[in-house]
Amino acid sequence: MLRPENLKRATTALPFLAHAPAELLRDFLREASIHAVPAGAQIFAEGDECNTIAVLLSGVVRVFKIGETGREITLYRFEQGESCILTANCILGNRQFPAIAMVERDAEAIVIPATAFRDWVNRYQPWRDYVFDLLSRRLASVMAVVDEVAFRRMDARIADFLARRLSPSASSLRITHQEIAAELGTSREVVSRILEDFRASRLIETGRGTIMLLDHAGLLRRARAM
Amino acid sequence: MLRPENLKRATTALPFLAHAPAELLRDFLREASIHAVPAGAQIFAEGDECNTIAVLLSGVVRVFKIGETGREITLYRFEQGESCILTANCILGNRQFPAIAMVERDAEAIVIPATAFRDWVNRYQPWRDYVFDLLSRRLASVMAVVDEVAFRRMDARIADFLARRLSPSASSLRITHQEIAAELGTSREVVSRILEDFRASRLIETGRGTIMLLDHAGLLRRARAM
DNA sequence: CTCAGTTGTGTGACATTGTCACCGACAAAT
DNA sequence: ATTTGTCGGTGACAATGTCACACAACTGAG
Repeated sequence: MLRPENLKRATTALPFLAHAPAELLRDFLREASIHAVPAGAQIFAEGDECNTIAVLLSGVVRVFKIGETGREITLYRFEQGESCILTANCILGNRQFPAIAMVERDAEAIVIPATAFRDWVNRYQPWRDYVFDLLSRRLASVMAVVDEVAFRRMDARIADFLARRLSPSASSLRITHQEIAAELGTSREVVSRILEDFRASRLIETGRGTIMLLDHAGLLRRARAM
Repeated sequence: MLRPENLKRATTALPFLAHAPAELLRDFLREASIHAVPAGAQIFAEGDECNTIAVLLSGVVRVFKIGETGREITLYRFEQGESCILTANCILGNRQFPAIAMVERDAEAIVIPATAFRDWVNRYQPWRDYVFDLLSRRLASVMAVVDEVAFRRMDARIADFLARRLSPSASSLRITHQEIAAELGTSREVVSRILEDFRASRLIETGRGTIMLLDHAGLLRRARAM
C-alpha cells in the first residue's frame, strides 16, 4: 500500500504514470509498497525464485555473475526508474534468477508482487511498454558484454572504463583495482599490471584506492587500439 | 497474405494459434507471408533496422557476433516455432540489430511486418506471451554465454560442446575445428591444440572434418573440471 | 601513540589462451 | 596428373589468468 505523497516520487521514477489510466494508478497505489535497502544487501542470488519485482526510486543496484574461482563480472546496473528486469524475466517465464543483484548505493525501491506485475503486463499498455523496453535494453546490453569479453583486449577495456568515469572536470576516482577487476571479469593482478603500464605512459596517476587522470585523449586512444 | 493450407504449418510452429482468438487468426492470415531462405543467407547484419520479424517453420538460424580480428562467437540459435526475437527487440525499442543472423540450414519463415507485430503485442495476449517468453529465454541464455566466456576454461568448454553433440549412439560428428572455434569465440589453433590433447587422452578420435567419440564419460569429466 | 589486524598493491613464476606465419595433407575440379 | 582451395599442425611469441608471497597504507583497540 502506497501513501499518496509517495505517488509523486514514483511518478518521477516512472514518468509514464503521469499519463496512465486511473485504473492502473489505483492498482499501483494498492499493490505497491516502498522499502529501503542498504548498500551491500543482496536482492537476489543465483537460482532464487522471484515473487516480487522492485523499481528503484534511488540508489544503484549492480547485477553480476560469479565464477567458480571467485572472479566476478558486472552484467549491468540499474537505478532510478529502472527495475531489476531480470526479475520480470523470472516472473513471466517462471525461471530462476540467473545472477546476483546487490545494492551498491543505499536504495529505496517500489516493490510490487509478482502476481500484480503479471496482471498489469496484460492489462495496461504503458506498463507493458515499460517492461518491454527494459527487457529489450538489457538484452542488447548483455550482448554488448559478450562482445567485450570475447573480443576486446583487457588494456583497451580498462582504458575504456577509466575514460568513462574520468574527465578533465572529474579528474579523480575512488576505486580499487579489485573493484575494476570485478567490473570487467578479470583478476586484480591483471588490473594492477595494466594500470602500472598506464602510469608509465603518463595516462594516469595512481594512489591507494584512487586513480587520477593525466591524459584523457591518451586513454581514449588506448581504448580504441583493438 | 497466407494461404489457409499454410495456417496448419504455422500452427505446428506456433501452437498457441490453435486456441487464439479468431481476430488474431484473421490478422495473422492477412499480414503474414511465407518465404524460403537458403542456407548461407544473412537475415540481419549488425546495425540493421528491422521492419519485419520472422518466425521459423523449418531450418536453423544462427545468431552471432564478429570481433575486429574476424573471430566469431555464437550467441544462440533458433529453429521451428522460434523467432528472431532480437528483431522484436529492435522493433519494440527502435534499436539497431546488435548482431548477425545467418541461416545455417535452409529455412522457411513466416514473415510479419513490424507494424502488425507491434500492434498484436498490444492487442493479443497469446501473442504477447509468446514474445515475452522468447525475449526472456534469450536474455537468460545470453547471460549464460557471458558466464561461459568470462569464467570457464577453453578445454572444459570444448569438452562440454562435444559431449552435447556426441553420444554412444551418435558417435561421430562432422564439424571442422574452425566451426568449433566460431561457436565458442576462440581461434582455430586453440581448438586444434585442445582436440589434439583430447585425442592423446583417448577421449576422441579425429579425422579431416570429423570427430569420433571414444569416451563420453571422460569428456564429461573434462567439461566439469573447472 | 603503538601495535596488530585488515586492506590495497606489487612481483615473479608459470599455465592457458590468442595471434601470426608458415607448411603439408587432403579433396574436388579440370 | 595438376591445380586450387580447405583443413589441420606447428613453433614462437604476446596477452591473460593463477598462485604464492611481500609489503605498504590504513584502521581501530588499547
